[in-house]
Amino acid sequence: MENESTATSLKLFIVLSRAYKAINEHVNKVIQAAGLNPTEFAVLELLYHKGDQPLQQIGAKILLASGSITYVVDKLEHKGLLNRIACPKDRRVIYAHISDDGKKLIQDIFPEHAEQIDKLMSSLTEEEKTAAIELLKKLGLSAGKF
Amino acid sequence: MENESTATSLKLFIVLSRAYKAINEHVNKVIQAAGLNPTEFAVLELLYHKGDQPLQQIGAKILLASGSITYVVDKLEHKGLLNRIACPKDRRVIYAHISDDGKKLIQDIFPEHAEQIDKLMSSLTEEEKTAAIELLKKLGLSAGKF
DNA sequence: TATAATAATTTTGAAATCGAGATATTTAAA
DNA sequence: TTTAAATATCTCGATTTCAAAATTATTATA
Repeated sequence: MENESTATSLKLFIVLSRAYKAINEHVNKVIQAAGLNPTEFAVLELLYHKGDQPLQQIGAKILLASGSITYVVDKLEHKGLLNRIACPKDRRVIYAHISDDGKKLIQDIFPEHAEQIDKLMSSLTEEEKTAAIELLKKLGLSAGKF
Repeated sequence: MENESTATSLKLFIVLSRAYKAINEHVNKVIQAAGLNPTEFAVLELLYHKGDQPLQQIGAKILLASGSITYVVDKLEHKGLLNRIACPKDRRVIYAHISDDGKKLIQDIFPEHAEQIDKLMSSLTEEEKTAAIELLKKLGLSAGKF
């Protein structure tokens, strides 16, 4: 442990990991109870809230390797929750488009999902949450650049 | 989205997830460059810093299923980085004990590991890190209780 | 226009993880 | 003491993920 900064950073890393894992453990239960795994939910929710996305963009946004995207999108397509749509401008590109069933599923799950997250965060005041958001945003953005 | 609190909580969840993943991605590279995967590192580091542990305790501490513990400990044992030691008091229990080679490896990796985490956190001031630690500690503890 | 470099997706094989069940041991209860 | 319940580890099969290579399409360059 070379210096003070390193010690603080290590501690931050530990509490960040613990908080993430503790929260995620609970969040995943709600999602899995709906018959999706966390990755499938992340993809569907992205499409629901942000509209059609090229597969590659999905991978970039939820941090998943290209091969895994193919796998997850296949599964969601087989379940009838999304469709692949060829891009007319660039034939390398394939868009994922959420289906009506997919929309219904997200509409079913999302309120409970949001409510649970709010419950899990309820130990912080609004001001503390806002402060945490700013700090973590800065951290995530700069860490992403290395 | 029912209310203001929920919206803030969802945003916090998102930035928390992204920060965690962005940081972890880099941290894992250092570990993998040393020939370990993140779980193997977590086990060895636990043994290094906290001493011998029953396999079951390892699983509890790094949140891994029993079947996975067997798998990871097997790998570390084959690499000569730890040994299984039978508990004389309770013949169901097996301790994992870090070997001299395992100690050497952690001593090799840990400084760089710590330095990299410090670098990844360098966009925050010491005060900001301390603030983030407090907020995340509170969050992780309360989320763990649900 | 060819050719090469870049880009998006898919394929493939290997690794990591989980959950359920199997085995062995210990503890508690009848 | 015998039985039942609980505990620790391991085995097995299935799922999820990644990394590298393959395929197809586009863009830039000679």
